[in-house]
Amino acid sequence: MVAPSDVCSEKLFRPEEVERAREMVEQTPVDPLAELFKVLGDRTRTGILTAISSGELCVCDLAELFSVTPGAISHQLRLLKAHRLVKARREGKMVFYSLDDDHVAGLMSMGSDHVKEGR
Amino acid sequence: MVAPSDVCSEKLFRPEEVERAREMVEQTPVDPLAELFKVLGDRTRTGILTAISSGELCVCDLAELFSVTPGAISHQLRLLKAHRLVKARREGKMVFYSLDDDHVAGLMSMGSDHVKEGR
DNA sequence: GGTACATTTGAGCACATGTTCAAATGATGG
DNA sequence: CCATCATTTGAACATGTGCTCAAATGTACC
Repeated sequence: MVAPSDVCSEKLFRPEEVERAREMVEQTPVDPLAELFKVLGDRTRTGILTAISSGELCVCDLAELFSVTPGAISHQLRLLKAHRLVKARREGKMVFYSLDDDHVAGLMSMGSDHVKEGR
Repeated sequence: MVAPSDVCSEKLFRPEEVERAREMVEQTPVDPLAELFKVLGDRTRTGILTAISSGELCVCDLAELFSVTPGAISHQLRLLKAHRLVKARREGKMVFYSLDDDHVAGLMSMGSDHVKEGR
């Protein structure tokens, strides 16, 4: 809990720019956006999205692929699904997951461009 | 440490699809990608990027804007800078930060579309 | 040099997060 | 109904993470 209304000395504080920025922040879904990126910000989840980008896979395929337990995969898939990044299709005992949204591939692709650009 | 080479029963294991997925994963910078998204996945950092998207701001402006200490902002800016998301410009005692890369705005925008699409 | 102020850095701490294991649920086929 | 297998769910735990505070660094101006 802080109320830093005097972080800078008053002379150097520029209210106009800060106010403009504040409006920018207010009309942007900052929290949901951070939530979304947080979901994407895990190697297992990024790996899952990459893996199923070329076709659906079931939970145990993914567990095998990333050397973790089915439980771990299931936990992550639940998160991904809650954020509408993947969708499930049941076939008998198995459940197949695939990408849910075109934005996902776009985000991954744009992110890849950024990290590759840094050499 | 797990070696789950037998997560599924052998009959239901489909080597071709998994192998295809594995190649997909291998030729994708999964870890750096996850790192990038992890950096974006925090409300303060997403807020900073949004705030400076309309023009540079100094550390104490940002601290004021988000009601945290300059120290906290500085820590986050260091992270953002390490991932080439922001760049710094010194002017006297103050340091102004602005977006470093066009990809950043693109990612934010695409992410916004996704979260807004969910109603 | 010395003071003032903005920023950075480091230590410490409260809290979130990803994993595993084990138990529960769902579905198929005797 | 019972057995089997895939998945899901819950509890527990080790590890990360983001914040604050305090000290250090950098810059300007006297």
